[in-house]
Amino acid sequence: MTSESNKTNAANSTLGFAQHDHRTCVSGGLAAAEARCAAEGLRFTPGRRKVLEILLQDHRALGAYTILDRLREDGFGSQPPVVYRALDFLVANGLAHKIERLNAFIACVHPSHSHTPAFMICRLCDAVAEAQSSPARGALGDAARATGFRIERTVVEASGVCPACADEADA
Amino acid sequence: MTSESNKTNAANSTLGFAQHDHRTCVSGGLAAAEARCAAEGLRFTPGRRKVLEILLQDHRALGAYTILDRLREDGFGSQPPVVYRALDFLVANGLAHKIERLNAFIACVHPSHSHTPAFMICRLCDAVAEAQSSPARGALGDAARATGFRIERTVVEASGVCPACADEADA
DNA sequence: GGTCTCCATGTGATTGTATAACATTACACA
DNA sequence: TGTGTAATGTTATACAATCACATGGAGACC
Repeated sequence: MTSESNKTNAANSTLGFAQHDHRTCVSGGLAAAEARCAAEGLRFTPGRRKVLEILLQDHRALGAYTILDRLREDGFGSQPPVVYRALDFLVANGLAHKIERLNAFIACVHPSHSHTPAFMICRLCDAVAEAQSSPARGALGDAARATGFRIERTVVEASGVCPACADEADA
Repeated sequence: MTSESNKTNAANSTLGFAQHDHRTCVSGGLAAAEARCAAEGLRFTPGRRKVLEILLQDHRALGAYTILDRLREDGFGSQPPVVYRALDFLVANGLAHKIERLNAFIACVHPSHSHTPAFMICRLCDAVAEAQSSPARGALGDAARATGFRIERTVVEASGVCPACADEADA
């Protein structure tokens, strides 16, 4: 349970638009989160764990109230603060991300190291893929330095059409 | 009214964190919008004009219901669809932008030419400055090409601390 | 001029997203 | 075992966005 085999997956680069072994995905994500929290003295409580599990099940951004419905089914609290507090925790600790454009949340693909994520969002099927970005290096960074703005966090989200939907449209 | 003098302004680069002649800002913005709509056969109706005027008055992102309150004061309709319809028009035609991170709206700084805006948002005073970006040129663009994702629109928003608030914090 | 159509607006209701505020409980640690 | 802090339960409400349907007005076309 401490290490999963990586030999079969063909989708480790920008996962999200590609097929992959999903059982591994969920269990591995939970294990990684658990290890991370243990290492940093964070409390990975049942509610937080359950929300992360729900997010890992889809590789898709879920609205807070969708998550809340599933929590309710599993006997967790059913009031909005329950899910928002868990999501705040996951986002603050890099285990999940908020997709601002969708007002929705998604599990982080590589929670092991800190990073500045960028997202590609399909407007047709709502699939979301995570990529890397370093926006502070480009024109935005120049503008920030020029004006004296101190960047703490950046949101980079591209919307468009994913390969699968583009194929369908052609057909 | 057809052309304004530009000789006095010292803040034309990344306006928003800098002082500038504000009367010119509002009237100029409205005039530019009017010209633009006339050129493209769009109807710059009183409601749409008023919403843009409200946005131009602050250089700050305003929530839809804040705008709605001001519309109400001026005798316009007071139901949500009124403001959302006007905002949809302004955003669709590049006269305003939505700040996804704040669920709020701001007038475009240079509506004359089409562009991919990036924003710097101060988390202390909520001031917003518009800058340029070309995210498709960097790591995000590479990822999109690699996966076959077709980018149609990008959101780039940096949050942090503006120069004025940084100075205050030091004092 | 009539009338048809498209686009914009008026209005009420509803749904979705997020937080405030406060009471209570569980846990870590001295 | 006591004490402070973090997490949870719960009610209510604020804020954001859309639906659905009725009304009105400007231009196109005959």
